[in-house]
Amino acid sequence: MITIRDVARESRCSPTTVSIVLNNAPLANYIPQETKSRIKQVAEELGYQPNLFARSLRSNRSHTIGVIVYDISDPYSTQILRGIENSLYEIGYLPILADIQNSDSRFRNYLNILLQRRVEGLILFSNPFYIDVDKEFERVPEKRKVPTVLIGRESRLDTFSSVVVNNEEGGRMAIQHLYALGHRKIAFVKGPEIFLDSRQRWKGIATFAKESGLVIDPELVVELKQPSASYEEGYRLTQQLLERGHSFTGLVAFDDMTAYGAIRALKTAGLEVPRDCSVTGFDDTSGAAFYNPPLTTVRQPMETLGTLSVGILAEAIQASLQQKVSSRVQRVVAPELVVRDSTAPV
Amino acid sequence: MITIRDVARESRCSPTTVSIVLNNAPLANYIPQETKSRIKQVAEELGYQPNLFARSLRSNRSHTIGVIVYDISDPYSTQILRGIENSLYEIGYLPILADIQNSDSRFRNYLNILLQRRVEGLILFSNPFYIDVDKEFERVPEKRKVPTVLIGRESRLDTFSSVVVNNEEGGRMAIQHLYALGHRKIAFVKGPEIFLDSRQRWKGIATFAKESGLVIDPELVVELKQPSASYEEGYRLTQQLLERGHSFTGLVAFDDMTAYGAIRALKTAGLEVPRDCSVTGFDDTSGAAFYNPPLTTVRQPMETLGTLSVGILAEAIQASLQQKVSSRVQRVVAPELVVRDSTAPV
DNA sequence: TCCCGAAGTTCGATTTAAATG
DNA sequence: GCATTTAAATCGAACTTCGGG
Repeated sequence: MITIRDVARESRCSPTTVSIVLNNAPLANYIPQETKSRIKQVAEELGYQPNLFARSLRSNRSHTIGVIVYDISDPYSTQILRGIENSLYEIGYLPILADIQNSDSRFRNYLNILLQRRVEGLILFSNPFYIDVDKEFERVPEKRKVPTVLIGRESRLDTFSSVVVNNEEGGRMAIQHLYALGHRKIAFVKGPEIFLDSRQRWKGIATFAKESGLVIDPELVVELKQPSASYEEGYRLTQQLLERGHSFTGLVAFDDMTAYGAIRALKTAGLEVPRDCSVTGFDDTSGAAFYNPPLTTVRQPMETLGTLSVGILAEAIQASLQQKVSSRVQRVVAPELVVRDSTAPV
Repeated sequence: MITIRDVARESRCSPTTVSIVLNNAPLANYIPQETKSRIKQVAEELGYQPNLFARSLRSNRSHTIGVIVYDISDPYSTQILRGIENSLYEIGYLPILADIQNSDSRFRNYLNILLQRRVEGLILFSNPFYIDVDKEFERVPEKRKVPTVLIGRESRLDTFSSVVVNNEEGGRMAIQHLYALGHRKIAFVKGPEIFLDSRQRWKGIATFAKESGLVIDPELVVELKQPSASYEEGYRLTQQLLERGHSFTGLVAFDDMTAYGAIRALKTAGLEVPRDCSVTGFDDTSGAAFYNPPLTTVRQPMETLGTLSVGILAEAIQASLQQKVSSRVQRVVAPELVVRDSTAPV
């Protein structure tokens, strides 16, 4: 492998000079153009590539970001990843991916591993409620801490930044859409009360109902128990709704997966979507556009979530390089209603 | 940060000894148990963590694998990733993720970046035909080459290992399933002829037809053009099939996405799946089980594909550490028919 | 000679402090 | 003192070689 010494020898100067020139360090101003171009040419000819291990050892930087996702196979994760990956690429960073698979022991392990690898920042995806991220972080020694962004959930600790979608606004969009289509008897498959997102979305719904005078029939409201199996739960709960016998023409599901379960349950009961019942989802995960019928849903701008996270990290890293303290940033992005074929006028 | 010197000072011996003890190097046999435990205890107390940059510089190893996917938002990728990630975790490696987004310039860039970061191996996902992986690799200097596995496609170069599913067998499974259900008038949405997978799947279909005496009506065979937009193409081609007026009771789609498009087109034309027409997919991507109706499909064991790739890399890395030359490995794994609700007897 | 331990070198790039004409 | 250039120290771990008892 070609080292800086080889380049130095070949261009008849010292490694120091080569380093200064190739990195365009401040001292490069004092070096005549002629020497510079000679060195650059030699480096080019020899195919010199600096050894990043040596550079990292010296600079104590890895140009690497740790990305911890709770379930890589969840389409919600992948679109955010796309945004992260793209933005990192632009600033010369690379993501190290850790899929914790909903396991808190894996979370702990990965956290240690990534910190030991000296990632310069961390991005954590909103995770199952049973992993207490805040607590896990408290045991990390102050010295090792790096800028961290939480996507999709807010943190108690003021060391975390966060990027979330405006869930309340999103909930409102869903119900408002059905209301505008003339639906008045609307059923709800709520998210688990334990999730902040669920409570916020519900708040948006309740607020709109109050404002518009829409009456929400308690018999038409059911709640997901398990956060993980939302398709099956969506299916089961919708069956329950149907059995209760209170008719409805619209259904607001907690997320896309739940909506799929609901649509399937309606279909199985002989009801057509949207002819007999309109259904809305939440997220706009990649399958929503291809569903049968294509799903009307509230889109989370996932790529944007990823991009924003990287931006926050980049600034924090920059700040810490200049010995500055960066305070945490909390960003709330607007959702967007995507109307497809699963909703129709009454 | 605590260094090996700190541990040495605190335990009243030299850095050498500390290094030997903590790494359990061969020389550790000559060191009395008492010294060992003293050192270990001090290391523990001080919270010593070896600096991986220094270690990497010395050993020239990164314990890192580059994973190049052509489109992270494709569910096909994510399930394989899960398998990769899991296996790497077990052998103490970490994946660096590169999403090339179907762009060949990004591919080239990432290849360089990853090699410069000294990944110890590479996993490439089968990619759009317009990226000639073989060619890109030929320009990589011999010195920099690392063990490489191609998933989902075979390579001309004998430096690549590969892991693929048995496509011919899979094609056979799909048609055989419909045949067994009594279908005789079957339509086909083939994959692009340019893909090896497409040709292999078709071969499986053709062979079965010949063996069983099934007649394939050329008017009921259409072919995808664009590899990327298979939902839209599946939709459009199925409409074409319907317009031709040759009736059919079953449809074999190239992959799940195509099947979704086909189902949607049938539905739009007023046909129910599976009542009026059975449809099969290929891949068993994560949405297939939740589709409306849940899709009968030929599963690629994606996690296994990932796991096997890592296994191949691990062996190749091990071999090269012992100065051995490892030859390329080609593995073909069996697909599996997953019967759900999109197919039914005639 | 055997056991135990340490001094010194190496990995490759960067940076400080200093030397040349 | 100025414009150029460089020797030497540094980053932290690991390995080679050597010495004392």
